[in-house]
Amino acid sequence: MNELKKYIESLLDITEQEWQYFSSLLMKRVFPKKMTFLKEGQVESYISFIEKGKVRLFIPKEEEEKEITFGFCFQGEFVSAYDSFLRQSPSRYNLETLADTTLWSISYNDLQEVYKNTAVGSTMGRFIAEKLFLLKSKREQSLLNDSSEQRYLNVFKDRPNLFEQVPLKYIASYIGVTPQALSRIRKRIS
Amino acid sequence: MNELKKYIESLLDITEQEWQYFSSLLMKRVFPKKMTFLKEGQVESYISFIEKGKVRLFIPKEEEEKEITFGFCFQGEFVSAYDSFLRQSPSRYNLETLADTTLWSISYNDLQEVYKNTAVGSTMGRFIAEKLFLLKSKREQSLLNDSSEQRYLNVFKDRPNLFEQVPLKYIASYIGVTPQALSRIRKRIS
DNA sequence: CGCCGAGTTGAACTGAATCAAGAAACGTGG
DNA sequence: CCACGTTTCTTGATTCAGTTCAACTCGGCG
Repeated sequence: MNELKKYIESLLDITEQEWQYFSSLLMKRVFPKKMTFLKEGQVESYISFIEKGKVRLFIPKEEEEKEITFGFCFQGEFVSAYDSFLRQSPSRYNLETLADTTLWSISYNDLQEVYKNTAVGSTMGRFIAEKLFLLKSKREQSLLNDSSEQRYLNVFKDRPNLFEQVPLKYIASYIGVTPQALSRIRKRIS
Repeated sequence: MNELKKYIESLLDITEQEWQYFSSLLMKRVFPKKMTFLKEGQVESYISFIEKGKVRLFIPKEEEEKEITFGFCFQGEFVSAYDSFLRQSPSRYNLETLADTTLWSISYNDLQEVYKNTAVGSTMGRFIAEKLFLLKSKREQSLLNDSSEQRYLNVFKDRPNLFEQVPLKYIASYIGVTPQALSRIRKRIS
């Protein structure tokens, strides 16, 4: 939980009192590797900070190879089916652990209270939304503008350690191509 | 300006005093049709509410046909190169009017003051960021998941009046295909 | 009336998907 | 620590959607 405190302090000024209040609302959740802890159709109840582990976000399909992985979250980051969370409507995708994972989660209702009761809460909520917007915005432009080869190079530049942490087949669909196509892109480049 | 007030009131409770403060910071900007009022490389200084008119967001290219249009904003909506605005870093795209347009704009520095000085401001900032996140998130999933034909149908469902308001060639690149391909998609469907 | 931008249509080309098979890496139990 | 099965990655052949280039139609608007 200390990691989370440091993370928040790096974003904004928070008093000890505010932290006490906020942290009292956190719930620890522990999942084993390869566990789907949010399924398509369910409503996301939490925003979670990853104390340990890693999580994959993907749109499920009949056949496992056709799943579309569109995000990864690691230790020291937040994870949520955030669009489902914001609208409190069913999620269109799954959250799955890629390793044994420990989360600190705050529920939707509790977070609304934090927004209402503390100035710092509202600011934090804005920061989270802004940060996620920037991520998605960059991605939209990359998907519309860049070739798949360029997108591969982008990932390589932006998240070089991703390649040690997850199988290529997930990165392939993150880039928007099949594993076969990714394999050929890598061959072409190297 | 009254439109904007109504719009904000529909989102959250704002006192007359808060509105007075906020609206005193707004700046009216009027542009003719076909005017690029933010160029690639410039830093976006404003978030603007469109009182009248329409705006296209696009990544410019050497040849005009290769431009990538990735957004449209109309009367009663906000417009901004929001990623450039948030980071106060150079924009990678242009904002261009598609008709004579009137904006009410608030500057970055003034908005930071509003965030600091009023609770309602901070909440409004969060709402804007959340709303834009939802938009981009949906789009990411559409670009990764759907065929171009499906994306066309999505636009048709989500924004049916778009087709009356902008030329097809802009919608084509919004969907992520050439105007020729869009023409064939439309033929195939009807 | 003639011009110009928007949209359509055709033909050739291209990058990526698909189908299929084999090689390499990985982890689990003996 | 090795043997085995499973998963991941690679490679080849074929197919397909969409791009590109080019020509043509249509509907304003000067």
